[in-house]
Parts: sequence; structure tokens; C-alpha cells
Amino acid sequence: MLDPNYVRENLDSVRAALAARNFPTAALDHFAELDAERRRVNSEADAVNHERNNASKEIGALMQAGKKTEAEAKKAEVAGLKGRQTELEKQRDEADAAMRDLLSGLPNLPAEDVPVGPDESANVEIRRWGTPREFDFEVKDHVDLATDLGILDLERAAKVAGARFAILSGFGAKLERALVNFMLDVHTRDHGYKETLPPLIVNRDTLFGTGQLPKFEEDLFTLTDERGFSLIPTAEVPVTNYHRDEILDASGLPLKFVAYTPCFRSEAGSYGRDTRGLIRQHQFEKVELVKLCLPEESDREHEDLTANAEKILQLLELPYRTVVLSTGDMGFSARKTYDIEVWLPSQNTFREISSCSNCGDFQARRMGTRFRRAGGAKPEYVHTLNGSGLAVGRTWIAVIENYQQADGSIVIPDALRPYMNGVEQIAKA
RNA sequence: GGAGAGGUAGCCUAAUUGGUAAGGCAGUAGUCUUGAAAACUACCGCGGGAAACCGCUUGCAGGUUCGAGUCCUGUCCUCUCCGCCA
Repeated sequence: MLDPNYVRENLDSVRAALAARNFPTAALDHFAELDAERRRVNSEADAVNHERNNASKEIGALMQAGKKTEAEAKKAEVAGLKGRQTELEKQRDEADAAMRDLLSGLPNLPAEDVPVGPDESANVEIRRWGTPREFDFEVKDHVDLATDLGILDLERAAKVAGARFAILSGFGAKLERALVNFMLDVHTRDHGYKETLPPLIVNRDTLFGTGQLPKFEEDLFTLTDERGFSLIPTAEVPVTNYHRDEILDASGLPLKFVAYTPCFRSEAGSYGRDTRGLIRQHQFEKVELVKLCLPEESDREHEDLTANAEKILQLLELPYRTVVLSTGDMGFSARKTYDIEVWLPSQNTFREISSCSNCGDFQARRMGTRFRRAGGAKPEYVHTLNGSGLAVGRTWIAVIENYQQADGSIVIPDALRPYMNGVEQIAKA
């Protein structure tokens, strides 16, 4: 959520920023009048309220003093205010709701150093690590490799659940589990994150807080339960919301969480995209990094978080590059996003394996997550950050494809071997 | 699923037949002190405002009333017992 005061004072630059995100700016056409109306009605309702409060207090005093007739006279006087008050409160609620509807649908404003462009073609590569391996045989993709090895069964998954589901088995399942444990260990032991295991089902307030609602309901799996539950699309949702409607002590910041969870996405609208293999699934596993921090530290924390995610790929010796997303390619809640893309030999290209975003105070404002500096200062909104560290399924793909051998077997990266009970290679049984 | 108890500011605890949230601890600033402690003073839920001040706040949402922590309805959460259960 944008700060209404900021929007009021910077309407033109907000309009330009939204346009850079390909966001229709028509909604802002009514901002000024809506804002003025809201503030006018609010102060008027306040004034009437004040009048009534005073009268009620006087009645109370008269009753205490035993002056019944005077109290009755005062009551009759106050009764006339009631209709006007009800009307004003109704107007105020409507104006507030209209403003909230307007603001809650607007995406975050891009940071100043985000490249401006229409879509992913304007993303800018900022660094590259490792060198893609030279293969002296024809590479296979992860579907052929893993299916042949008997560690992946997509056909039966389609029978059990449907398209975009998978069954991992044997060393395939073990590799997934090894990756999860490896990532959690690195982030907790070396990077100082606190491991958490959040609910996989969340309510609507939580979804609003991180920005999934009201605009992206169709991306979620929502339960038929009347409580409005949805399956989480990412651990960012429950974890960032841990401190919703709280005022934190500044001395406790930054808070750094790492959470391993399954994630569930409807993938509505992505029909025909990445239909083969594990790239795009309705259910996948992810280790997620989340930070709540001071505003002045979020840029640095963002760099650190991205480096923490990259470290996993370095330890697994998987080549990758990091790109900064352009204004036209960023997510709703982000003010700046780095995508980390891992090398996939079968596609001869880099594919997203992590997305690390600084959301500034955008989510904090929706959640009501604030902090207070020492000395009893006014509460301020925290900054929130999140990033995959990493998408486990896609890491699994990267390991399978990058470590494939001519005979179709897979060499286990050194860093993972302790997590595989010393297994060094997955070969056909 | 059945029965019962409860939710007041960071924590603890009050509030008469409904009269407009009292107090303690912790915390912050200051006085005093070589320094600290103690004592004393102020602040000490949220929002707006330069300020004066105003509005909001007893889990949440409604209702009755001039006025609701208090009465009524719904709902969420916590706890206890019974049943069921990984």
C-alpha cells in the first residue's frame, strides 16, 4: 500500500512510476477528489462526534448532581444530533472504503535505480558466476534423465492428482530432502537466519498483507471452507505476516527468517507455458528467506539476502547469473527485485531459480507492522524483504541436468553428499 | 463433537443499579549524584496536528442508550474437562 500522503504530494511522479510498470493510471484520476472528500467528511464527522461527546458528559454530570429535569432537557437536545452523526459516519465509511479500494489495488513504486522498460527484455544482467560445463555428448533434460533413472514419475502423478504434479521416489525424493536440509543448514548456521515452520494455510488478512489480495486471488488455491482459507503460494506470505499489527522494538531488527515449505499455485493463465517437467508445478518446495528491517538498512539487507541465496548455488557449483528486473517485469509488492537464474544445459539458457525483492514499507503498511526507535519515538513502518533461497524443485532440476554423465547417471555435488548418506552418484538400478 | 471458564495498553491488575478506562511493574526523559542505585517530576495504547487541541481504543463486528469494559446478538482466539484422533 502506498502512503496516501505521499501520493497526494507527488501525484505526477506516482503516475509516471505506475506507467513505467505498465499499470493503468486511470485509477489515480479520482485520487485528488476522493482524498479531499475523505478528509472533509472525516473532520466534519469528528466535529459532530465531539459535540455529542461533550453533551453526554454534561448529562452524566447533571445526573450525578441529581438535576434530572435539566438532564432530560439536554437529552432531547442531543437526540437531534444523532441522525446527522449516522449520516456522516456512513459517508466517512464509504469514503474510507473507496480510498482503501483505490490504494490497495496499486502496486509498489519502483526504486530509483530500477531499469525502466516494458518487460523482461529490459532486465539487466549485473553479474555472472561459474562457467557452464562443456558436454562431449548430447545432453538430456531432467525429465528424460530422471524418468530413466526411476526417480521421477510424471505419468502416475497425473493419474493421482493431475497435470503439473510430480512423484519423486528413491534417490529422487532423497535428493529433494537433501537440498532442503542443506539450504536450511547454510542459512541458519552461516547466514544467521532463524528457522521457522509456518502454517501452510492462511487467512485473507494475511494474504492482503503481502499483496496477494485483492488482485491475485485467481493465482491461489482457495479452500471451500467458509473461513476464507487459502493454501500458501510461498512461505513469504505466512512468515512476513508473523508480526502483522505489531509494533516491534527497533533494537530487535533486523529479523531474519528462513522457512522450508511446500508452495501451491493455481497457475491460472499459464496454460501451455513450461508444460514439460518440474519447472512449473501446482505444488513445489521452496526454502524462503524473509527479513524485517529498518528503512535505512533495507537496500543493504537486500544485497545481503541476494548474496545469501547465491551462496547456495556457489556451494553446489552451479553456474548462474543475477539480473535486476526492469520496471515492467517486477512483482506487485516489490520496489526492486533481483532474479537469480541458474544454467540449464537442456535449454541452453539461464532459468529463474530465485527472486529476491525489497518491498520497502509497501507490505508493512498493508500489514500494520511497525517499529519504534529508542526514546519513545512515533512508530514507523518496517521494510520487508523476501527471496527464495532457493526454489528446491528447480535446484533439483539444475543438479540433475548439470551433473549428468554420458551414461545417464548423476554425480552428486560434493556439498550434498553428507546429506545423501555419502551417496556419490545416482545410477540406474 | 459435548460442557465450562476467560480475553482491559509491553506485562500484571481494578472499574458501584451503565456516567465516559484507576493503579502497579517494566520502559523513556529529566532533577539529585563523582558515577550508579534510591528518591522525586514528567511521559508512558493508536491516529491527525507546529502547537493548543481533537478523534479513536477494553479480542472483533453489530445492537440497545444521550452515554457501554459493564446490557443484548453474532463471531474469533485462549484455557480446563469429556469424547474422538496423527
